[in-house]
Amino acid sequence: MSPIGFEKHDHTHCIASALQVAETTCSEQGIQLTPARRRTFEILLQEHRAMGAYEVLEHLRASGHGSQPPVAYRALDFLVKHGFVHRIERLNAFIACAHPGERHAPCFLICRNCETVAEAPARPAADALSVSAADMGFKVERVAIEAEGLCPACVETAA
Amino acid sequence: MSPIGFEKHDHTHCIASALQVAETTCSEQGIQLTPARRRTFEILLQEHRAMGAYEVLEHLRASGHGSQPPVAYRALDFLVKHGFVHRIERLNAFIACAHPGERHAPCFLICRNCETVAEAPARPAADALSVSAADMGFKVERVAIEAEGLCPACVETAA
DNA sequence: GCTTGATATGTTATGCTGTAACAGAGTACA
DNA sequence: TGTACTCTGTTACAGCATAACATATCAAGC
Repeated sequence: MSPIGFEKHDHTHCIASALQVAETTCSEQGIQLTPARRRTFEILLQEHRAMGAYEVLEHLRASGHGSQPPVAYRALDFLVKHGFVHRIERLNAFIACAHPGERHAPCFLICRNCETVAEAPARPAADALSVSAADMGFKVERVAIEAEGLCPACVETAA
Repeated sequence: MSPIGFEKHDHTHCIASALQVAETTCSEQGIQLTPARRRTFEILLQEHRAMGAYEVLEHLRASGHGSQPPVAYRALDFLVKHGFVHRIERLNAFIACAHPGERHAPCFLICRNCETVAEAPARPAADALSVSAADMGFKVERVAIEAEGLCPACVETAA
């Protein structure tokens, strides 16, 4: 049981399902979900929270993969590039995508107290942004929207 | 002449004006714009671009201030906390606020080619976000919106 | 005056995050 | 068989950030 969004659930199912989607997507697009990349994705799916690259690396090492930073960074870069994993700029960390397969603009809600991260829809916000950017002549390719605050559980504790 | 937004201008005036606003704001709020903090703000205003903490530190050292990282980080933290400077998460860098004194949700347009950073209005996007966050029970305190893409000049060059 | 507390500056030392550059293994294909 | 490409692994290093401690300044209260 780990938090996703801010609700608890058993995510045994979503791990299997996300891996399935990733494999299908990769074979469709002719890209390779190699053992190292797949294992990296599994690690993030199992923990189901934002993890630093070095933390991921420890798990990779324990699984018999390389133990040097580039091993983790390359796998993470691949997963981010293809949308299976998101990078949380605010935390210099990575988290498995909560909506694999769907084309979406992600937005993250980061609790400053417990560091839990939830993924929320950002389509309206991202659209609003693209319009004003276009007015300035800027061509948007990627948008990162990250909100910091208190998650429901921590709001309650604080009160 | 340095780029602000994506247009060139002489910003001698805006340096003086921003410092003025900062001093007024600080004395109104009973907080101290000490020499080190003021100098840090000046450095960012003069360069008028996103700068890393260590780059700022070099300038501070040249001005006779401390030469160790905490000196720069403390001043930058102060300036960020009070809204005179923004932190660009994507670049691990800092930039002087383009609209000092105005209460605003900032949004940054970062050119992936020339690294120029422009500040755009993010009010609509931030508002849209707060609403969907509230639906999930999350209390937003701070929002970072950063778009990566190509600035007008680099779009033209690429074409 | 003198103490106390709050604030700010400076240092040393260290830890976390990320990448450049090179070597080798595996595969696809002409 | 050789060549090109991709992936994995390494060493070495660069860049970003903070903890912990020492010192200085200044205002409030005894």
